[in-house]
Amino acid sequence: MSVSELRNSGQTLSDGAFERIQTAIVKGDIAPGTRLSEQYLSTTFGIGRGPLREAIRRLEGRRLVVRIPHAGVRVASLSYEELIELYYVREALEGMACRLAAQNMTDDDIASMRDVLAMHEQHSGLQHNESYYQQEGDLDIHYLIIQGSRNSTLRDMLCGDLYHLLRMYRYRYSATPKRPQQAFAEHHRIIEAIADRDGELAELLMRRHISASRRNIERLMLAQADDNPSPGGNSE
Amino acid sequence: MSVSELRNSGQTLSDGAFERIQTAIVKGDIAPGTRLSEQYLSTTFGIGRGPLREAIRRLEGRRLVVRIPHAGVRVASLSYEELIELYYVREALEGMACRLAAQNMTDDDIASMRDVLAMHEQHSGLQHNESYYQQEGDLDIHYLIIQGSRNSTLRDMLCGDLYHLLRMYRYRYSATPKRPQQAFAEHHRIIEAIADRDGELAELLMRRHISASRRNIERLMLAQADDNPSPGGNSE
DNA sequence: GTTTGCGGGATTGTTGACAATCCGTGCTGT
DNA sequence: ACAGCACGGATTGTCAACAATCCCGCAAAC
Repeated sequence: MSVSELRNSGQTLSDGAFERIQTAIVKGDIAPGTRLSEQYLSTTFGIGRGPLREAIRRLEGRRLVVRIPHAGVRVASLSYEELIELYYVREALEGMACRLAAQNMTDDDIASMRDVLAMHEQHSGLQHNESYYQQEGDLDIHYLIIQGSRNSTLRDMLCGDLYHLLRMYRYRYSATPKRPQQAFAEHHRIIEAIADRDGELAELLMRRHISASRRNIERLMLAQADDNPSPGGNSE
Repeated sequence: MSVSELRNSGQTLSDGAFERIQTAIVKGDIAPGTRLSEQYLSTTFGIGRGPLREAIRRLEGRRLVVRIPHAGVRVASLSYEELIELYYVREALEGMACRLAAQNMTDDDIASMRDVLAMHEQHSGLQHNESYYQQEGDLDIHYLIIQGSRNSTLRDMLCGDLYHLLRMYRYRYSATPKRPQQAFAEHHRIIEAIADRDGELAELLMRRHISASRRNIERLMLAQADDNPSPGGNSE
């Protein structure tokens, strides 16, 4: 009866372990670079090493973990270069998502998205908790737009594979004080373009928006390059 | 040391099986939708079921195979909708690759790309084997441009995950007679834009190029739809 | 003092056997 | 004759033990 709890999150033991580990990585419960011990995980989850290894292999296929033969697996961690590269990919993909959203979203979708944006404005006005805004709000708007593209493949790539990697680094780097307000204004304009069904403009604005985030990170990293040559270990 | 042969393609038995199955799927040796029997594969490769299952799990993480619990795995097959969706993703990604290539390719890279294009022209002039042109030549040009973007993440996504799926359907659908010549002309213009270091134009042209391919497929499928009435002809 | 070779321990990779599940087949009852 | 059910075979899922490999510490030699 104890294993049935694991089956709740999946159909099979391996599936359950896969989902648990994936969400743990995605939510940030496991820091990037952490080594995953088969022994520990199998005893923790109460399953054999077989299914666990299969789960890890799936994560490996997803590039969420990196495995070195005979040396174990570690949670994937992005280098600065990879992070920047990812932003270019995002720029292309979310730009396209925006164009398609302008074409395919229903009026109701747009209305509810406006509501979310208004809620963000209120929230951000009430309290200056920028990290919340960045972590949830920003993500939500992008999420809604991606969803609105009505392109499942695009959605899976952006929400499934990419975002999770990106999410780990999001608030770590995007902590410049004025950025949230600016991002809010950019979101507003993007949504208006979508509401006008102007896919071309919506794509352009979204690409500018993400491009600005990327340049922001580049600037930050350049500034702290002399202070902190090697990003050291972090274990709270 | 008989197993060492398998280790040539990878470090471990599972890795070897993974690569062998992946290439088999990618090259088209295994048709989409084919069911993969663990027993058969393990005896064929001469390895136990454990490593084999791990290899399959990796493929599952890569979405190259689909697994139904207690029912086995099948090689992923794209529906028409998924194929079209993939083309939108490609348009966005390769457009970006093109922009970056115009920015980052060396003059030598561009020169050798021009050589390849010239070779294609000659080849296509000598013999009318369009499938070769599509299969290798077209791919090579795109490949070189993607490589020229100097963005490893982009390259991995395009060459690793996406292309393989797409490649399976490439010559199946892009068999219209005039398309190869047209594609050649488009490639030529794209390369010239890259040579001019005009990233904006290069991206635009590449997106048009891929968009044209997509519309070509859509037209083809629509034409043969009368024979094959798709269920739930939902219009959007 | 530095380097090099060598166990000891731990971790990963692999195997074969066992249990659970699904699918097709044939029997039975109405 | 047909629907429903039990059964057998086959396939997948899981486990525990075995073998191979690597890392770390230690001692010995130069």
